[in-house]
Amino acid sequence: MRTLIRHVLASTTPREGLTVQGWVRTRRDSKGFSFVEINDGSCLASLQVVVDASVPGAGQMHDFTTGASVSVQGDLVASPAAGQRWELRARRVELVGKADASFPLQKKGHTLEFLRTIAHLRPRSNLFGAVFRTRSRLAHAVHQFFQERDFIHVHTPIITASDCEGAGEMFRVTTLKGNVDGDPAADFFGRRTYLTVSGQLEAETFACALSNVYTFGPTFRAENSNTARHAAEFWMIEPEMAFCDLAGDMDLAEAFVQAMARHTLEHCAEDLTLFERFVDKEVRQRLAFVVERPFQRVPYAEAVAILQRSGKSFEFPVEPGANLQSEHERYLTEEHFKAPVTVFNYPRTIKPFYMRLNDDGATVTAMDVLVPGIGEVIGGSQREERLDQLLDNMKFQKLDPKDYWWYVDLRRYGTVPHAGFGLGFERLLMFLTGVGNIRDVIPFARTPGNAEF
RNA sequence: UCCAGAGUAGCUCAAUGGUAGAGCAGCCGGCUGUUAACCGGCGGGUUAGAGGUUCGAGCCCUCUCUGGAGCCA
Repeated sequence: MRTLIRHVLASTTPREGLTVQGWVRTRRDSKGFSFVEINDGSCLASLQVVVDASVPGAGQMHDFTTGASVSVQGDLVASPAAGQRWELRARRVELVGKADASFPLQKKGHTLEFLRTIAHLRPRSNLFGAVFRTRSRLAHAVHQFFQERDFIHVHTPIITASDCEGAGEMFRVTTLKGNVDGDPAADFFGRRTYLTVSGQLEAETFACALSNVYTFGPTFRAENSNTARHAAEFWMIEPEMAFCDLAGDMDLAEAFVQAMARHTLEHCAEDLTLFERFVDKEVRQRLAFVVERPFQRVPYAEAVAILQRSGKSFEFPVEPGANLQSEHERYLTEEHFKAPVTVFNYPRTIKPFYMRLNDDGATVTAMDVLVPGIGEVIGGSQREERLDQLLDNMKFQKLDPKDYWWYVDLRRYGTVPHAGFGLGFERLLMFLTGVGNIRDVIPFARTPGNAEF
């Protein structure tokens, strides 16, 4: 019966007759015996196995090269040398699968760019093992956060006919051959369809029935953006709350960011040591910053005034009425407030139709949560629940209410104030791990010109 | 679409315009406790591709290709 290395290393007493299976990270030979480091991905640390030349299977030691898969039976004993608490004294070793000299991963450091070209093997590296263990734990933490608060998980559709806010360029989904711009009525769904860019509108319909809901699923953007923060396929988290206003929305968003930072500190501690050493020396400090410092809230107009008074020369000028650039966002959180910041009440002109118009007629109940190092991690709003005003907003944005008839219906039948937000899971992971490129926090990145694997 | 830097051994990188090198990996040998082990030896190259300048180009020039960064949601 196999024991995972994370459980082996957590032992408090010596143990006899353990079976460990994994991949060789490195081997050090001495006369008469070898040290073999085995990693099975269950934790960052590898297990040191001591193999005497006389044990069954040791004749194959020559092929216990980096990358080979092996199975080892032996006894766990306290290690007599410094460097590790436990080691496995092998009684029998078995080579399961060889890895010849062409195995590309080595004991020395590799560039992230090179590792992307071997995305099928990079999970066997320390960094990517840590990244994807953390990704898994954080995905669980997202569900835990909402489930504990009585939110209901909704699986919103991946194929959709609505383009939500015109959030971005969309991928077409079609079975039309030859002429994809032909008669939409002849297509599979009898109309033009796309991969979703957001589940928000559908989530709103469920919030207007189940009260508090959230989505957590893949979304797609067909934009030709080649940056460290954009991918064509990414995972988005979108809670939506009925009988909730902007203040309640900000409460939830801030609690969420803090909970994710705290979860990382508490449950990904070993992997975090790696991120701290090799990726971003300040990552732990940044997480503590978010956990410990109270969030500051500031209206958009005041944020602009602060930026204008700052005396700082930004690459992009601060223009009232325009979106904040990420350098502006970072100034607010890193230098001015020295705390996580929530900016709210943005100009109507730069925000989508579904956001609730404020009494001033010029701003909407939008909010962005800003954190150090990244800038915006969350964007959300209270939604426009008044039928007349929603129709007016759509007119303002030149949208046809007929295309959104079911969304408009929500305001016709038992409308309620409601609010929600969205955040990209990968952007959150970048913030929590310090990893600087979105391609390195998703198993197989989809970016323009790249869909290998 | 625009700007900057880069491409040399399987990997990470060197090399004033003058004989292409090191470490790791691989192969062979040594070492009784190693820690990305160490010591000795061996093999490994169309310097991304094409063209040009030069007595001579990895290095200078032109084009092409690839990747990264920024802008853009």
